[in-house]
Amino acid sequence: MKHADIKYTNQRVEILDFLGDFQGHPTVEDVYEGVRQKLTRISKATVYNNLKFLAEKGLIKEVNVKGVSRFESNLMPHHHTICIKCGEIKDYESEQLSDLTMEVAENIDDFTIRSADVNFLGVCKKCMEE
Amino acid sequence: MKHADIKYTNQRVEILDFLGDFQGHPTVEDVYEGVRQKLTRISKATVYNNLKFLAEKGLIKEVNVKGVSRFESNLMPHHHTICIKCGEIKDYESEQLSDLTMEVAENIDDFTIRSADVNFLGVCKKCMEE
DNA sequence: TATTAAATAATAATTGTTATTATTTAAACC
DNA sequence: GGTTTAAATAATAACAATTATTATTTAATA
Ligand SMILES: [Mn+2]
Ligand SMILES: [Mn+2]
Ligand SMILES: [Zn+2]
Ligand SMILES: [Zn+2]
Repeated sequence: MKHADIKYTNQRVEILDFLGDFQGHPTVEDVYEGVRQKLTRISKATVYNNLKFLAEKGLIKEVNVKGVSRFESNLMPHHHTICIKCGEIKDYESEQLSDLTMEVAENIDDFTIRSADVNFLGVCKKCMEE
Repeated sequence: MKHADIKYTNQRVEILDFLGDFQGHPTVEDVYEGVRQKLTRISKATVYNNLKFLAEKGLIKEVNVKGVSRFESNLMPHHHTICIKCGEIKDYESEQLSDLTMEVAENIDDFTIRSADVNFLGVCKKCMEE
């Protein structure tokens, strides 16, 4: 799914590669630190700019956890569980819910849908045991 | 639905009153400015503390839009449409979706559910016309 | 090759939020 | 009722994430 209208700079390629390898939902800082291993001179502003850019182009997804942005390259429809104690975020899949969400989304009046996010907020197992 | 185990200080009452009157989803700043009309000497820290406190107690709901906290006293199950251009947030109701979301939420393993948020991101009518 | 626009790096500025501390208020106890 | 104690508040400092600015570099275009 390579878009023709996008300029694949070194920085963007490294960011996409990093997100492809990463298991989870890294913050901007995570991406910056990771990409820096290969592009030692990359600026954090470039990471911010390109994460936003790539998200706008639909190549990656942004998910906000407790006020901070996280990213992923997994574009398959899925949901998230987010621990309100430790901030842990995990994927959760329910095809039925994805389907209904999309269906509802497409029928909202006076609104051009871009995406529909379902977040389950609660306390993870580990935090519960404490 | 007045909780007995909560101390209803002037500040808390004013915050709750403000949220009850307000049509929409005010930010902390909005609440601060609003409540200040009556309690001119209230501190912004108190607004922060009490909004968090009241949300934890379940008397109000917090909803995060583009990384900033917003609040509402509408506790009925509902969803939100959020404009990615201007940030406008509006309520949207689908009983079917609320029901399925709750059902799915209750069956997530190793996770103590607190709430399930559905956010529709897109472009509102006004922003679309520009 | 010269011109132009886009992208990047470095860093300053801003914003939303949290932490700290002194003061005030109100409940609990005698 | 007056005293003790804890909770809540006000004021403000500190912090972290993000955005804005500007000079420089890179790449596309003519
Ligand atoms: Mn995910
Ligand atoms: Mn609402
Ligand atoms: Zn946790
Ligand atoms: Zn809009």
